[in-house]
Amino acid sequence: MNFIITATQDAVKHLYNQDIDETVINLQETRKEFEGQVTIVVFPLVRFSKKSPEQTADDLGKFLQENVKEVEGFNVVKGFLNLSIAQSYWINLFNNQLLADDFLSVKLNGQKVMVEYSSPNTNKPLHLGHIRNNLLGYAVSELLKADGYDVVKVNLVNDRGIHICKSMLAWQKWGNGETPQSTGLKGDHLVGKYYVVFDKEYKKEIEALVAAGNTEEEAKKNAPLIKEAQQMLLKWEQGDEEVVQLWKKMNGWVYEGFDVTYKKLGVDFDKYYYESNTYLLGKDIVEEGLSKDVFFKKEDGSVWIDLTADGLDQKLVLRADGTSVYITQDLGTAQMKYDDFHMDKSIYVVGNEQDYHFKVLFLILDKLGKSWAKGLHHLSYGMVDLPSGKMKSREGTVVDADDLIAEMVETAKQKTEELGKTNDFSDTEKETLYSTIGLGALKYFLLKVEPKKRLLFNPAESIDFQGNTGPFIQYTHARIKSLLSRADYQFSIDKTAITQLSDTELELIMLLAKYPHELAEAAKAYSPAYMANYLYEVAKLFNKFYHEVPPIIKEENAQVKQYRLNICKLTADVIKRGTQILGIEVPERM
RNA sequence: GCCUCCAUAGCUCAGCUGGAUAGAGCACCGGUUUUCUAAACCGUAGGUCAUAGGUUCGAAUCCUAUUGGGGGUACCA
Repeated sequence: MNFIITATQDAVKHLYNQDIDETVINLQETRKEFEGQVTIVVFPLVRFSKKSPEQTADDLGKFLQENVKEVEGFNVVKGFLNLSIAQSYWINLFNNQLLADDFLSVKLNGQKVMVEYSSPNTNKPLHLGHIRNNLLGYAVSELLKADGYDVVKVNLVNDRGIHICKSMLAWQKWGNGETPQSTGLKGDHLVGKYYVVFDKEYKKEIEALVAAGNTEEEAKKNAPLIKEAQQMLLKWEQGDEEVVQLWKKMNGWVYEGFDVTYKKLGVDFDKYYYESNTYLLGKDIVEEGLSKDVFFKKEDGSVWIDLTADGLDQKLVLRADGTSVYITQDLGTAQMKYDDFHMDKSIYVVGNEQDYHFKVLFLILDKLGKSWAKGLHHLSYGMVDLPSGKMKSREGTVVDADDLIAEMVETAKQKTEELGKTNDFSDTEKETLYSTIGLGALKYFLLKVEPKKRLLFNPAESIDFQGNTGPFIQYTHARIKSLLSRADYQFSIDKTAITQLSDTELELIMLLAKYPHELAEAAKAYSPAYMANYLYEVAKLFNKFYHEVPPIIKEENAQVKQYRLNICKLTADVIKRGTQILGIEVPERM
């Protein structure tokens, strides 16, 4: 719609002899209750016209109608100038741009971006919160790819630390040599089981100590189990062979388990980083900070940065005993990632509970003069809550990722069978379809919500398959594909096929035309939700069109038929491309 | 205490850089299938955009305060 902006500038120049910046021209879609497709909000222009809004709108409308061939008519409602754009304009747009080969193709922008997501702990299986993280990270990566970036997806695995030792210790004590093979349990679930065992036994010890007259705090600190776990961590750090072997074995189980879940979710990574390799990093950055006087050392030897001038606090960056804290590693890891890839931007997909941490991390790197620090971004997302509140592993209120996926697939199966649509499918086809639909429902449910908003999941009521849902969008795609196949559709454009569009056709073409803009906005905002909501609008409007128009296959005018099939085809392409970005598959039939 | 995020229909959510009478889905009520897939379509009903001020021609949107909720807060990650 750039030609409207330019023409409006011309109009203001001609009518009022003023040069205006294009930013003061406020274009929007005309609301449905009025005539026209494009609306100019004239309020910002009255200071140039020195006339009433209505008069200004009228002046502009007349000028545009006379001087811009696409403007066929106009009407003025208060300060809004509604323009009627010629049908031929929209028809040409459809034929020449929307149906062109490159409409949905990627235009590379030459920039590289890293997206870090997933980043699990290896002491327990993934839960619903991790699913949100994974889907978000994957979708944002694909979104950025589609927007022209060279994307590197990385997974920084938290594979060491006291929590890992807890599982290891419990397995050693009470595991009786259980393995995934011997128990039939998925590796991550087996390890998670012993994490829970540890917690149970640890609590017993605490209770006993409290009963013996200790304070709770003392009990927590002095319970033999926790001491033993700490001892184990120390041994691990010293490279004790037995501990390291156990650690490797159990982590191996976990990775096998994670791989299965990742595969089901359809997420992937270009590179894995492991904290066991990175946890010692960052000390040289601390040195660098000291030499640059960005950090300072206290008497006890601990190293700090004073961020009070930036409205934050003093922050510890190295313990008095010289060991790292969380942020020390992250400083080092950030440097390592940059050295590895020299990316222009780096996105951390991490929950909003760590907002403060990343604010500090980025600020420190900036103060250290890292040129790449301004390219860092924390994609902060809200927690997934249950009606009872936060998910807590210890209270057993965690929604397990594998269980949930299995439930979704099962529900998809039930619903599909109720509808009796897959009677002629082979068993393999059925299995694939149920998985596609179940995961589609789950993924859309999680991705349609703005990342930063917290998300409520009620296990008691299953995720919908009707209305604003993944299956609805999938259904729309399948419906179109079925139609095209029945019609023996072949792509071709006849530019003279039609001269008039129905209201809904026009609306649909306008909506489809917005795809590149929606994509760019979604990428800019790192928000798959933009794309999800857009695709829903497309599907919804298509179904309206489908109902309004008489059966296309039976259309006798071959030109009109071809043109309508082209609309269908484009809609299917947009849905397919958009859902692909979200990591949602769309079936050919359902 | 301090910092930060959030609050829109009974429920779950949209609402793009401030623009016209705030939109969807679910649930509820009613209608549509001898015509290309009814996981669809059409319609009814449902709102003090947490509250109070302010800025503006114009505020759900920006600013301030208050209330309610989430998260963080100096040697956990």
